[in-house]
Amino acid sequence: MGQRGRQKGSVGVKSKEAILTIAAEEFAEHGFHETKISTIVKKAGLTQPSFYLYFSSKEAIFQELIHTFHHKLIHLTKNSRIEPNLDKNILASKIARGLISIFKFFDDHRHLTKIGFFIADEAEEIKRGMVAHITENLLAEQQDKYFRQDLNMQIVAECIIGAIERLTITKLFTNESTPQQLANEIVDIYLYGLQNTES
Amino acid sequence: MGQRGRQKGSVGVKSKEAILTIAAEEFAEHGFHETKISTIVKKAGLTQPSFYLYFSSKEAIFQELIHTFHHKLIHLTKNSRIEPNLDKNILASKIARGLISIFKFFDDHRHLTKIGFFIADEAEEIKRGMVAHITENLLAEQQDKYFRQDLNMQIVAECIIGAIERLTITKLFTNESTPQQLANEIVDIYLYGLQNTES
DNA sequence: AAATTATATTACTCATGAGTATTATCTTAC
DNA sequence: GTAAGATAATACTCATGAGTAATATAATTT
Repeated sequence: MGQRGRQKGSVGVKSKEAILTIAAEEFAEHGFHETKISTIVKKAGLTQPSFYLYFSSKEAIFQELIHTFHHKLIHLTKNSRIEPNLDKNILASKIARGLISIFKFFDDHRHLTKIGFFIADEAEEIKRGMVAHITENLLAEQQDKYFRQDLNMQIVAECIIGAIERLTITKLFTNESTPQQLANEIVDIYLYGLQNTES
Repeated sequence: MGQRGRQKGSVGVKSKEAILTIAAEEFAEHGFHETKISTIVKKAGLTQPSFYLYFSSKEAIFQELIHTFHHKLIHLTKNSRIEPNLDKNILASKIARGLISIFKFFDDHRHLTKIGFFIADEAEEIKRGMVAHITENLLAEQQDKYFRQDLNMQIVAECIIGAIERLTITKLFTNESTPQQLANEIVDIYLYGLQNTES
């Protein structure tokens, strides 16, 4: 701690990772402008110039965090490919699985999620990507007659993303609900609607 | 323009209003930190110290804008009281009317909405208030058996707010949809769900 | 018409926080 | 054991932008 010079092993990598982790925390909690490099390095047990050994600027590390989030997210949606589907019950659980994986991902990367999904200027673009992806899936199911023909699936996708957003902040990050619970509630609401069908 | 001294009539009020209008624009477009007092006063045809004749600080004018938004919003929801309801068709159109008034309000106050609903730290609290209000209404309808008994209405309310949020940004503020269209789509989706009932 | 008040300006201060120049020290390779 | 490279510190610079002190001038009041 506070020692000058080269340490045993790959200390550089560790310092860089420490900075990244702490920066994610700080940006997530305080936003870009109210996060100070000086605070980050202090928490990492370093001094200001060391920061610039690993990142060229405050903007750069912020971008790196956003990129990490976006990259992981794209990887997630890439892997959730659409199996040709069977009957309605399976469709529901298939959709639930997709939602669970999203909520789990957000839960496992709370800081990155806050940054990339709520703080970054790029958040809108990232969400646009997710909306496009969800829209595609919904359109496929719609063409297979699983969904009503008269719905604008892009709007539905926006609503779902909105719901995910809101529930992530108010239920997931407050530990009030699990990914499973949230996914099931969303499926239930969107698939069957609010209307009471008995009576 | 650029004239010193007192002008004819109540110039002070006009200057203050000009500053408020321009500040709303700037904050909405660039956020708090990237908005500069110097830019605001320049656009208002004034110089920096004049700003401090009307507002005690940058924080203060920002808060004033948030408060204006919040106040107007509360006024809006106060006035949308729940008439004892009739049958299902009327229920749908009643909900639609409520949503229309929200979207119209957002549309009429785009800058304030961006600030109070998306930029301010207080945005979460403001949304919490709306969620509470919507939850109340939904619970009443649920007790009257218009809605399914097995739904958690707070979660439904969060989903609806999420949908409103998202559609406001992507459809309303881009002029792709009208308040009426958005309200109807939301009612349609949430009331009846995605599921294809014929087949 | 003199005093007062409102409104505005010019010309600053001052804190903050990002980023840098220079130097020191530890490890590893030869 | 010495040179080289990596990792760190001390001690700065420098731009920016919020906020202020002092002053000027037009309209209003007395």
